[in-house]
Amino acid sequence: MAEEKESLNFIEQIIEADLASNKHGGDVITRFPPEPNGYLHIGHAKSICLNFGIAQKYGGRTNLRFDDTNPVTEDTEYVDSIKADIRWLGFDWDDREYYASDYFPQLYEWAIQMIRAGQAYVDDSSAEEIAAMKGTPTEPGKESPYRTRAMSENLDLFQRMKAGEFEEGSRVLRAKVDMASPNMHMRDPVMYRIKFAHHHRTGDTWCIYPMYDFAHGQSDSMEHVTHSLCSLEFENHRPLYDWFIQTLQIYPSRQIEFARLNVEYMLTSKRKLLRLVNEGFVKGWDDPRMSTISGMRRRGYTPASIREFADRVGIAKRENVIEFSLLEYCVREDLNKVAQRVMAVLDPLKLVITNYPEGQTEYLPTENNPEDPQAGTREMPFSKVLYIERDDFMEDPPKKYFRLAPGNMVRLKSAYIIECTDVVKDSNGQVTEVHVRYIPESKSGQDTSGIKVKGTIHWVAADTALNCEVRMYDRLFTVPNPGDDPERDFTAFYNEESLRILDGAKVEPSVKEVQVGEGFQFLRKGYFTLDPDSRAEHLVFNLTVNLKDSWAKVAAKGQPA
RNA sequence: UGACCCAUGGUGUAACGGUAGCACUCCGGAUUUUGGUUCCGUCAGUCAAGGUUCGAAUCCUUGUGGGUCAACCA
Repeated sequence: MAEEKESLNFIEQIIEADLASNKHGGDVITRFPPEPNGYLHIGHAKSICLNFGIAQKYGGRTNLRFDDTNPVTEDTEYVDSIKADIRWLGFDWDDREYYASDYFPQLYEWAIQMIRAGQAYVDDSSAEEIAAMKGTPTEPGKESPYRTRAMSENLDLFQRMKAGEFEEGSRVLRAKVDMASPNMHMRDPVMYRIKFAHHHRTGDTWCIYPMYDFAHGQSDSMEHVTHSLCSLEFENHRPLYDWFIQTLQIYPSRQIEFARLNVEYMLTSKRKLLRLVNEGFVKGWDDPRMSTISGMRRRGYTPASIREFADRVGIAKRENVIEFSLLEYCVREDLNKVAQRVMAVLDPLKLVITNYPEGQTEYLPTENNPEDPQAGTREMPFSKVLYIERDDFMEDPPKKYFRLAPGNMVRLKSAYIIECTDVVKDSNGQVTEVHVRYIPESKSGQDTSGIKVKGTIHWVAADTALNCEVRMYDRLFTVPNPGDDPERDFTAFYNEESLRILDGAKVEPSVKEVQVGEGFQFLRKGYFTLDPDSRAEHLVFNLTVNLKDSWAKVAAKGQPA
């Protein structure tokens, strides 16, 4: 076998170099650090796959750590959904479920240590004053009048902040770094602020809470995270991340930034997703059109397909927008291998086989999955009156139309070849019924008719078909990057046709047994999954992704746009 | 007019001083009882200008373009 050189992304290269130099004694420890203030989305999925995937690849570990330093926005509801989503994606953190809030006592100790060392001070300025003294990216900041406060006073004040003696917003603890630094984050960043808020885990124990910059790197360090992978927007924080580690003389975790995921027609901003929910554009966080993990799960995406997607988009530092077609490719690829085939008619047209005996039913075997012989076969009831797809019949077809038409023979999948003999219309000229004759010798698997047809269509028997509702989903927006327009709000690009409900669909009786979450293919149509809204007497299916449709392209080409 | 980061086909990503490759998309063709799948093929790329070198996508300089940073958010 030819040795193929595996190509590594830049993070893997760093890790392999570290492994080679034995920098961390062979350890590879990563972490996934969500803030429990919202639901996970496709962008998080990339990060999860990266962090857990890297650790798996190099025999390391990944910690799940909730970055819960802001009690105002965080809640256990999110903790639970985040854990469920990560597990569903197929990753496990064993017993390493950590919370930044568990580190509050240590963080407090370190703050005290820094005050004693003259590296932190209590600032009585207001938020506005601090902002004003901070300067701008092009102008240096000014030092706070409280910057030179005596160490003992700082210590006393900070302890009293913790004791709840001061009002919210009246004081903060700041690191003494460099107000003239060209990096805004180094201009004496706030370490602690006062918040009289109930924390989802620590309750009312604390009324001072550390800021991200004084919690994240320290948490990494406490956990001996070797490679702390985050998105590009934290690049400017890295000098501060390193500064705290050096100042505190603690384990040197290393922050490495990569470009976050952007996908056409999908939003990955918590704020915008929240608006979609609150303003009623979608039905909830798990609406199948949402980019949330829970939405994608409900839509019928499989964990394997999302992992594959995360793998294929790659890891690099340049800004990127992934084409939606790659995501579709990944789901189809996975579902094609595993999804059971089912016949369903989404837009039914009645078909009567005039020469088939009235009242007769035969059971015709059909394969469950041609890609997987192990999947076996099932029996489809067949009788005189069937439903076929309305667009599988045309009275006056264009060239190269291989489906049913007067004078055109087609095969009914796994059944017989039929020939159109008559068309019944209503007063509007709308076709309501197609009459055909079937060729008895053309029975699937024992065809002796010698007839060759170009088209095969799917069908269901009218008397045994189940009625169902089918929700056809399309992209949520009319443009690929709805958030990028400087003039118009992203909701202006909401796709009114992102959900189309088909209420008269007919599906073969075998689906009676399917479970929510199971994915299967409606033959020639697409991949679908049962929605939790389903009831025994009213099945509801979600379109996951349609099948590729090369005929649609040909047909569109023949038609003036 | 600051700092930091980025720049390879339409999209995404490799090549680490020595033949610019892979995937998706697009477009052709073969097979097909799913106009699906599978298979084969075509088109298409190093931001620009200088420099170093026998040799530059790769190193250096400058420019251009893009991103991030002025929450007591993460």
